[in-house]
Amino acid sequence: MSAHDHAVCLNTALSRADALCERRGVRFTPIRRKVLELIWANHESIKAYDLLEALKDFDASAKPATVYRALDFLIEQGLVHRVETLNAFIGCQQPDIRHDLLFLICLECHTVEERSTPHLSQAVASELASARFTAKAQTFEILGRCQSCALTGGD
Amino acid sequence: MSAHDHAVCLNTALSRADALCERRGVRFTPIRRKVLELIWANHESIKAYDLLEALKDFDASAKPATVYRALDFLIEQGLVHRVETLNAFIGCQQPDIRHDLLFLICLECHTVEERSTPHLSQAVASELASARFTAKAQTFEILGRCQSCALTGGD
DNA sequence: TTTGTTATGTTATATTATCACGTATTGAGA
DNA sequence: TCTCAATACGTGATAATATAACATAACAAA
Repeated sequence: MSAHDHAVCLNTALSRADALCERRGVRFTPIRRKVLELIWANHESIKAYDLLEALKDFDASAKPATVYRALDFLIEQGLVHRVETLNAFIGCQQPDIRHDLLFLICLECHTVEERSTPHLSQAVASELASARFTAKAQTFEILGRCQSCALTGGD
Repeated sequence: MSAHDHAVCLNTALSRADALCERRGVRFTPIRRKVLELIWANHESIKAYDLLEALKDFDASAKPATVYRALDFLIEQGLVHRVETLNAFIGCQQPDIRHDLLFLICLECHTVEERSTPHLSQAVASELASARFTAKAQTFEILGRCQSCALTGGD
C-alpha cells in the first residue's frame, strides 16, 4: 500500500460503521468498535490472538471469546472479512456494497487488497449456473507479491 | 454426486498417483499411499484428525505429524487439495493439469466438486495484471447447495 | 558397505476456536 | 418508572487444528 494518511482510512471505516449499525438498529458496543478500530490499524490482516493482545490494553479482562464474539458480529454486519488462507481478519473497504470480492494477499508486506470485478462475478455466476449450484458464501483469495514489494524488494 | 462405481474413481486416482510419483522420481511410500486412499474413500472432503483416526487402523502408531507430513507431500505433488474454508482435504481429480480451480462445496452432502473454467482464469488473470500482482497460490471456494441436494432435499 | 538424504517415530506444545453457564446491560412495553 | 425478555459480556474449561524438535530408520547412490 502506498504512502497515505491512514487516519483517514481509519476514521472513514469507523464512521461508516457507526452509520451502518445505527441504520440497521444493531448495537455497536465499545468492544465491537474497539476491535474494528484495531483491525483497521493498518491494511494488513490480523490474527484473532494478536487482536486479543491488543484488545487487552483497552480491556484487561478480554478473553478469546471476547474477540471471537466481536469478530462474529463484525463479519455478520459485513464490516470485516475473514481471510481463510491466513486464518486472519481484515476490515472491509466497501461494507455497503454486496459483491464477489477477490483478495490479493501480499506474502511480503502482508497487505490485503480487496477488489471486485464484474468479469470475475460473471465467470463465477456462469459456472454456478452450469453446475446448478446455489451459493451461500464465497472465498476468492490469491497469495503472492504486490506491486510495491515487487518494485522495492529483492528476490 | 450421482450414483457411480466409486471403486473406479479410487483405482484411477491411485494408479495415476503411482504413475505420477514414478515419473517424478518421488517416493510414494505406504503411508502416503494409504492417506491418499483414505482421502479418496468418497467425494467428500476429510479433516486431518478424521484421517488420523482412519489411518490408525492401518498403522496404530500414527500421530498428527504422520498425517500432516503425508498431506504436505500429497499437496506438494498436486494429488490433494486443501479446502481452506473447511480446514479439510480432498483428492485432486486432474493432478496432471495445472489450472485455476473452483471448488463447489455442498454444505448438505459435503461433496466437493472441482471445476476449471477459462472464463474464471481469464477474469483472474486480468485482475492480477491490472493490480500488478504476482500470484503464488490461489483459493477459489464456494459454499452452498449442490444440484442433487436441491432436488432431493427439503430446505 | 559407507554415507548423505529423505522419511518416519515420538513427545511436546503452539495456534485457532468453541462451549457452557452465569451475570450484566439494554431497550421495549406495561 | 418498572419489568421482562433479549442480547451482550465475563470467565473457565476444553476442543480442534497444526507444528516443532529431535531421535531413529529406510533408502539409494557412490
